[in-house]
Amino acid sequence: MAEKSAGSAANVAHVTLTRALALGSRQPSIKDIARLARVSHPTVSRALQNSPLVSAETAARIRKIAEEQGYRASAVARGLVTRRTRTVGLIVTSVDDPFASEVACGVEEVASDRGYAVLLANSHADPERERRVVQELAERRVDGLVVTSSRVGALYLPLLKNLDVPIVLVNDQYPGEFVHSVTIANQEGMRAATDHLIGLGHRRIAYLGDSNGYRSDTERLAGFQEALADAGIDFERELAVEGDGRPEATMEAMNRLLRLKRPPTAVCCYNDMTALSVIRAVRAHGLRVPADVSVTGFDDLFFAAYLAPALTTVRHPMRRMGQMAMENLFKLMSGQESIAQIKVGAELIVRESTGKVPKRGRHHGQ
Amino acid sequence: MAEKSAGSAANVAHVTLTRALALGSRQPSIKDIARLARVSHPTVSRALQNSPLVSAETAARIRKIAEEQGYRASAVARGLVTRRTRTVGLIVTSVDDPFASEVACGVEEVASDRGYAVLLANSHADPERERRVVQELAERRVDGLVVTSSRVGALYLPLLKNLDVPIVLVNDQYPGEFVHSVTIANQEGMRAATDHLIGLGHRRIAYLGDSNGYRSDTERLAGFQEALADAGIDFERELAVEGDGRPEATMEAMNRLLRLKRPPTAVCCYNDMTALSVIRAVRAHGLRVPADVSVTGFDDLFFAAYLAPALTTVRHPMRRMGQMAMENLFKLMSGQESIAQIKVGAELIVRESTGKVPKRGRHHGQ
DNA sequence: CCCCCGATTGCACACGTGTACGAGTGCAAT
DNA sequence: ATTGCACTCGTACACGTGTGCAATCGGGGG
Repeated sequence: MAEKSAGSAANVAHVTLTRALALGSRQPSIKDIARLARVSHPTVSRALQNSPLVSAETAARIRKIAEEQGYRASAVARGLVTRRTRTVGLIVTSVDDPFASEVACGVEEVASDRGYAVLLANSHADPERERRVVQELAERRVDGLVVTSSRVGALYLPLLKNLDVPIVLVNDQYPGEFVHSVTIANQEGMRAATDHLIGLGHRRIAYLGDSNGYRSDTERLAGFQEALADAGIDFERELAVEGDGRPEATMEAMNRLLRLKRPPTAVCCYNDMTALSVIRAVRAHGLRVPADVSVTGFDDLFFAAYLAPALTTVRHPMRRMGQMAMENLFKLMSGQESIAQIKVGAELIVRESTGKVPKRGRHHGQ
Repeated sequence: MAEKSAGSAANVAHVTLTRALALGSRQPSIKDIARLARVSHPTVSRALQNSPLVSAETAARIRKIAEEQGYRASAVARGLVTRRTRTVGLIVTSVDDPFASEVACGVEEVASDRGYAVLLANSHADPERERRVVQELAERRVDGLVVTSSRVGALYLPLLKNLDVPIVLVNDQYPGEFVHSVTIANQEGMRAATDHLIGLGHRRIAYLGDSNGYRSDTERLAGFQEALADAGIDFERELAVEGDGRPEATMEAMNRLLRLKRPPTAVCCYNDMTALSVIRAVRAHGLRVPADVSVTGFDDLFFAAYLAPALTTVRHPMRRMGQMAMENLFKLMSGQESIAQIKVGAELIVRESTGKVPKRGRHHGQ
């Protein structure tokens, strides 16, 4: 007797995964457990939910049998009757994008903490595909939706009314406001970066945007212009160019800037990925960062601190924003009204990619 | 009549998302559609599945009404009866890990192409948590499972028999073989990197491993040792150290190497993230890469090419491996037997972080 | 002794869909 | 005229779970 229990205790690690089923070959259903415990299946259901309506001994017995059989209630059957799947959809542009994956991590974190699962889908920044993906998630009856960098944005409004699936947007790119969103202070952040450059003596500062970032690009450019205006520097149209997200396009845009008669001494990039390509283009021209050209990023992706020179950038608390989005979504799903739009602050992180303006006439400038 | 259709055509973009429901406020069920079409609900079911058992006209009428009502069949109800959810579980260490997110991207890609959804879960490289997460996914009745960098590995075997959920492991870290896995040629890859350094004249080469990468770390170390042996270089125990995944631990390990009486002139890192910290530590000592110390990585994460100096590393086709894992999983799910273990080749990418061995006595060496 | 009440438990249903089977047509073959 | 078949469609289930309600039991108060 004593040896027997000792023996099974030794197997405990295995047991968690094995638990041979004495019935058929398929997974046991609640009725199988009920039969083994000689009770009705509702009693099993209640016992497993710690309902007070079932006696302690019966509950213990049922739980023991369920454990032995490795029984796990089917979430799909439960979802059918409760009309809640305890699942949320998460739409990102692409999981391998460092920005998106950080947000995803925050979302998964708090969802998982509350027993929710996350259905992942990529939109690839394609409005058409984003719409399709939303439909597929709706078909799977997710309880809520988090969408990062949405290109559809306000178009969700009607869907919201009919499907009544709460939606929270992170870093919404659609012009105009959506009901629930978590965004960063784009304008203020870029303004801080620009101010920093101006403080270092730069006067010819370029802005290298991204046509993919509809709204945030617009806002960041606005912050850039605001800083120039307040410093009494004229905004020169030729110094504001943009890429389309692809490294080649960004490098080409930067090349155009460097070939200008009077090239900029500093460039504010739409984000860190842009800055990566910009630095590359600068070096391809035989110039140094920051000695010849200062560069700022935006987002503070994990590798920004590891670059040489380490990137001066604006911190975008992506993971935290993912958490906030999910927390907000939970409030919406539980019916309570919550803050509609959350705007988080952007913090300038000064590192090594920015420096004082070079003595004039360094390169092909006059 | 003509104007009417023209009007609705103009709204087509909106229509996709709106489709007001003329019934209650909840989503329409198949019965609602059946009532509107004056048929039985099985007929609706068949019509929407393009079954030949329903006449073309009836099917068209039903589809039109379903479309108008914005009807989407509930995947959960369907899953209950068909016993297939068209959903796979994906367990990664952490989505914000560049390695994992690349794999995830590959998995999502092919799953999505075939109409499958992906349930995402983080294991945080914790065996206990990994087990819990597997149970939760099983509860949700996923049709299959992809696990990256598993710490449980072969322990899935019993689960496999009972739950009959096909499992494919990517970059399995558990010692010993698992049934279905996709792994990289760790030993050959690291051997190529080491050979490259030896070819550059290096003799004192260190290996900086990672205690988290149980199996791959062992295999890569083996490749390292093999290269040394074949070149007639003694393997010195003091030159093989390891971190635990945290940047601080890696930097500390590298510091120990640099404080050695005869420090290494080159170091093979377990992976790119390790190399990042190593380079940082080297610079903190006032030394340069590769002039004073050559560094190699492993994985070829996207930023490797952007570092200064660009990182010499071993290409790990992570996205492709994710695709392969998912393709293999599809075969398993459809019942066909497939290749058990897939081993992909590793390709050395020579960039700028490795160079010829420095003239002796450069720094505190003798 | 009867009635009522609290504590347990079972019964019957519902959730929304897919599918085997039978029923009802219309038409051609016998 | 009857039979058989191809074609459509509806009926009756089943999937596995949760929950309102009735039923049963035991006990205490009147």
